[in-house]
Order: sequence, then C-alpha cells, then structure tokens
Amino acid sequence: MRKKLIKKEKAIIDNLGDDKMKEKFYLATAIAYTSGKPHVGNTYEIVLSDAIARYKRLQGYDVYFQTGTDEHGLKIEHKAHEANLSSQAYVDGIANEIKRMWDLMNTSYDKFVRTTDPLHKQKVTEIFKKLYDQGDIYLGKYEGWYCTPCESFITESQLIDGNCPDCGRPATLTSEPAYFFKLSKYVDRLVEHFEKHPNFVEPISRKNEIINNFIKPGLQDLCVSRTSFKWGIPVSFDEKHVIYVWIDALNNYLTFLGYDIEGNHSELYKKFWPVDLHVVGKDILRFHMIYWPIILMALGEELPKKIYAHSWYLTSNSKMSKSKGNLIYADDLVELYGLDAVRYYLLSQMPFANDGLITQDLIVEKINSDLANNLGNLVNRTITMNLKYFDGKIQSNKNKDPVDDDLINLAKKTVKIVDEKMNAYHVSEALEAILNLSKRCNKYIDETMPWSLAKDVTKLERLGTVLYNLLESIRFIAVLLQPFMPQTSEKILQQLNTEANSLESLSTFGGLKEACEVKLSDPLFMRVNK
RNA sequence: GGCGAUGUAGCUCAGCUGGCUAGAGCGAUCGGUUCAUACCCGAUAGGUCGGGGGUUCGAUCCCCUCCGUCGCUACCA
Repeated sequence: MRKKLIKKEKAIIDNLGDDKMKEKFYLATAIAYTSGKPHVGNTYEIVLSDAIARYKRLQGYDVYFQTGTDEHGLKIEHKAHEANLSSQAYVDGIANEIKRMWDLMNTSYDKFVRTTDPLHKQKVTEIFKKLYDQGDIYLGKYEGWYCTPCESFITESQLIDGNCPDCGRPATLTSEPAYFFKLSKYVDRLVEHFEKHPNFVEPISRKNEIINNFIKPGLQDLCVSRTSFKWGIPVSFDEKHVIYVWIDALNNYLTFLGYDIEGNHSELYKKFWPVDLHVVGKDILRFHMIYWPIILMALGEELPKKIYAHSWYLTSNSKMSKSKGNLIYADDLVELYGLDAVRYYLLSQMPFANDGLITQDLIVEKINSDLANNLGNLVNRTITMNLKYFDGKIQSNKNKDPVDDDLINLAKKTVKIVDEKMNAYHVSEALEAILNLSKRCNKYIDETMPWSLAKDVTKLERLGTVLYNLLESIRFIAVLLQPFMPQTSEKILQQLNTEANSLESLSTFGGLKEACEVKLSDPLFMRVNK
C-alpha cells in the first residue's frame, strides 16, 4: 500500500509542471480558540502543519493549507466581559494576535479563517437546519447537574459527593430543553470506518483512548445547543438557542472551502474535498474523531483521510497554563534565538506519540550543537575553503576516490529516508536524518583533509572534487531543509549560488554546475551562551 | 474508580514481531587536527534497562504484582 503510494508520488514528481497531473492535498489545522494569546504549545501545531504542507508541495502536490480561529462560546463571552469589550472586539484582537504569530513563524497557510465570518455563520445555520429537517437533530431535554452560584453545569464524574467541585456547594439536578444530535444512529458506521481504516487516526494509543472512553461505554447523543449564553450562531428556528461551538467550529473545514447544502459547491470544494490530513491537538481528538465524521456522514460528504493528534510541549513535566505561570511564547523565543532555530527545536524535539519537553536550556543546547557547530559551521568552513583554494569557483568532481562513496551514498539515502519519514508524518525523524548528513560531511572533511591537499600542487584536482562533494552534499541538505527551515535553506542555496532546489534535482548527485561561484555570507547560526 | 501511556547512561531520547559484549545525540574526560562560528574528528563513560515474581534454553522487549509520573473519562473549548 505504502509502496504503491510512494510510486504514485514519484510519478507526480516526474510530471511536475503539468498541473493536470498534480494530485491535491488538503491540510487543515484545528482552528485556534480565541480565548488568549497562543503559547508555544499551540504554535507547535501550525509549525508542524507548515512543515508537512511545504514538504507536500515539494513532492509536487497541489496543496491547500487552511488554518484560523474559533471565536464563539461562553468562555469568550466571559473574557470579553472581563476586558470590558464587546465579544466581537475581543475576538478581533485575539485573532489578529494569532495571525501575527502564525505569520511570524513563517507559516505558508493558504487561508486563515474566522468563525465569526458572516458567510461561515450563514452556512452553519443552513447545515444545522438541514440536519434538523432530516431528523438527525431533534429537540430533547438536557438533564444534568447544575451549580446555581457558579452558574455552570457539572458532569457526573466531576461531582464530589454530589457537590460542585469548584465551590463545594450542593449541585442540583436540572432539566431544560435542548437540541441533540443523533450520534447513536451513526455510531456503527463510525466503528466500521475505524476498522476498515486502521490508520484513520494516529497515534493509535490516542485513538484507543477515545474508543475506550466514548465508544465502548455507549455513545450518547450530543447536546448541540446552548441557552446559557448568546455569543454564538443562533438556531434559526428557535432563537433562544445558540449552536454548540463545536458544531460551529468543525464545519469550518467545509464552509470556507465553498460547501453548499444544495450541492452547488465551489470549484475549490470540488477540487480539494475531502481533507487529506487534519492536524489537531490530542486534547481535541474526540471532536475530530467522533463528532466530525458523524456530521459528515449525516451530510453525505466524504470523510477525512487522516487525523493526526499531536502531543504537547511541556515545561519540566507539566502542561503549560496561565495559572501555573510557566507559559512560553513563540515570539519571545524567536526574539531570543531567531525564527528557524525555534522552528528547528519545535520540529525536531517532539516524539511521535509522546509529549515533548521545552526549556531554554534545551533550546540553547540544540542551537549550539546541531545548528551552530554542526550545520552552520559546516557551511561556513566549506564555502570558505572553496573561496580560499579556488576563488569560489566550483570545480569538477572527476577525481574520485573510494572514500567519497560513503558520503555520496548517504546523501542519496537521506533523500529516501526523509521521504519515508515525511510520508508517515514522522517529522522529527526526517529532520534528524538531514542533520546526520551534515554530521557526515564534517567527518568527510577530516577524512580527506582538504588543507593538506591544498599544499600539494599535484592534488589540486582531487581537492576540487572533495570540495565539490561537500558543496553538493550541502545542496542536498539545503533542498531537504526547505520545509523545516525555509529561510536557512534559502541562505544556503544563495551561498551555493544555485537554483537547483527541487526534490527531483536530488535524483542525481551532481546538480551543482562547474565554474559557478559560491559566495560567503554571515554564519547561519550564532552560538548562544547560557 | 475505569481506561490508556510511560519509567532505559548526568540530560533528551532510540530500541520492530524476545537472542551476539543494551544504543544515539548532548554534557564530561583524554587524544588528534586547524579549513571553520574555541569549531571539527576519534576514543572513553562500566546504566541492577523503576522494584519483585513468573514463562522460556534465553527478556529491556511476554505474563503477574507493587511503586512513580502523565493523559483521557462526553455540556470549557
């Protein structure tokens, strides 16, 4: 199956430039909740998605990459009230802040959506009505525990001896009319889908968590309307109710693409639906794994191909939160260490299925060892030598030696490893492979000792080949680095003075042209003192 | 309480379906080199693979149990 896919992708690469042959790829991040400034844990999601999107483009896919903000709900109504702002003014401010952060991180999204967009609201209204009309949403009664002083509903499991977990006062059982979504009607189909598509949700452990907690005990119908606040999309046929935020938010993937309930979809929709990859935080997997597919089933739309639930960055083993005062913001880090260094850290230090650690000390350590000493210094010393020995002119690579083979083979192999890892969305492992190639280059310099060859006039040709191999390997590194550190990649390619930056340019080791002149620039990364 | 992860060298982590002397990177120590951002290359580090028990010819990887940490448990999103 995977082999088949890779073959397919190769075929796409071979046909690059021919738009008709391009396969589409719709990548959507979860939309960020506008309750406050996003910390680095939230920012990770967009950077991760960006790396995937950029890699897919490099592979030749026609990528549509959507992100945005989720702006309704009780919490926001409260926050706005606290800030003495209208709800709309409040979310405008936060949405700007989030967009600014996404831009600061140099993320290449195609569209930034906001759920307060009038068109979105209209379409969600229509979708809700359609689901009601076809009987998937019905009016029922919400029964639950309520703490009157706290004005909040409490779940059975949150109750402490029948009392409110916040104030300790007795909770009362209340009942009020509310609309419900008939999840029960679709649950069998959903389970069947999970079974037929074992990789629908990854990591598997996260999928099991949801199945064990929600599916196995018996999926309850979902309450999809609220009357306790106003900041949301009203139910068109019952104005006292506001549509549950998740029904509102999840539909962004449809509405902004140009979905139409009558079936008069936009061209964009026809081209890109369904979502190929949802990148969401593990904390909201439930909504994407259960409610979202069921909504789509009810609407008769195709289901997403894959949902990837990423983990969190933790600071010394605890989740970042305002109350703990351990928040780290990406913009502060960028200020301190530079954009690509932060991107590098975020992308390289997250294990596939577990939480990652982020601290200033760890960041500094990675910047110094991986970026400054290994990669940056490699580029710097190699370019310097080519300038020193050959006035910058790239030499021929004809004077070969068996010691070259290992380096050249690794360069070629790295392309394959990166491809495999990225196809499985194992981003950190892809990056690791690239850095390994850089490390191998440094070793090659010691093996060949160019400074020694330079002292012997009869070995100049050999010296030229050694430097060629290094420069070409560095080109491989730079090309592969594009999705992860776009600016760094570009800086390296500029120093190499080459435009050969496509994936297919790596099909042969020898893309750099003879006699072309390399140029030295400032070091890519400076060492940071702790 | 239920469900699920996780506990491997000082630090961050790899170890697929059990099998040669348990690995990587960083840090530390020693040696080499000088093209380079005091960088790079090499060597070394003797870690009860959380504790105990079991299955097996043999377990870090299987089973049981105990301890620690973390996550999920439906109306906050």
